[in-house]
Amino acid sequence: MTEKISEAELVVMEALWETAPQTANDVSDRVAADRGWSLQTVKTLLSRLMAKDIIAADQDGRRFLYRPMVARDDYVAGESGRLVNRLFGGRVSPLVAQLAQQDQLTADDIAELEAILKGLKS
Amino acid sequence: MTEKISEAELVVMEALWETAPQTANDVSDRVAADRGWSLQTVKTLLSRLMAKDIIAADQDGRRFLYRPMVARDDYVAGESGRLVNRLFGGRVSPLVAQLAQQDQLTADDIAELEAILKGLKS
DNA sequence: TCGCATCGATTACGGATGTAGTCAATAGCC
DNA sequence: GGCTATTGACTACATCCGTAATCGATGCGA
Repeated sequence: MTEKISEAELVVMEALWETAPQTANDVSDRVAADRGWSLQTVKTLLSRLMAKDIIAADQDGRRFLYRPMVARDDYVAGESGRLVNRLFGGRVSPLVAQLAQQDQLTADDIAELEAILKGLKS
Repeated sequence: MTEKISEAELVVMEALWETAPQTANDVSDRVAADRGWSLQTVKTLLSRLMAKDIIAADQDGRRFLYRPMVARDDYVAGESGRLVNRLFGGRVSPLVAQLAQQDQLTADDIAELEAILKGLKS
């Protein structure tokens, strides 16, 4: 059971999932655009992620190269499962029904869902 | 934009969504089973939910009857949408693909999903 | 070799959260 | 009419989170 990733930490994780390994500066630059965080803030987040064993760092000269220890897919799987359990009693179809009602389903989504279902039935 | 409902607050909300209105004692009894919280804890959570305008209370003699101001469906819709946006770039099908891969899809789910899709295409 | 720039580590601090104790009012019992 | 139990309000306090400043080590240019 990996520890919880906070909202701000997740932003850092997305940067690391996109490219790894990266230095603190790399991450900061990548993230600064949207969030306007200082370099220090990003470093703190990296430290916290290290403390939670969600990322690791390899020394490279006198700085560190950070890389994820948790795959994005695994994280996403955990979060999705948690949501489905918390709000839909573990059932997936009500979730989709919910999203369908919100018009969050694009035509592409519908086509892909059909493909997924077809695959499952085989 | 309703304010954020914390994990502990959500437990109280579930009790209120199930039955409303209820007194603080009712909620506490209902919730005590799983969580073992003291009555005071539940009251604090009720206060915070009141402060966030997520529930309301009507005086009944010298106590209050609490009731939700936010429908469970609305909350669930918000959370689902948020998850899909945060983790799947707003696309629903990757979410379902993800859950399918985790074997979170029951046969019933699959049948229901097909029904939902059929409804959408009409 | 000496100062400066750079890097990670440590510390800070306000707000949210989880959990609960205490207080003041009040209503009912004796 | 005074005591006690109940109820909501207020207060407490440790932890986590978001955001950042500061510190100490170290490598590099002058």
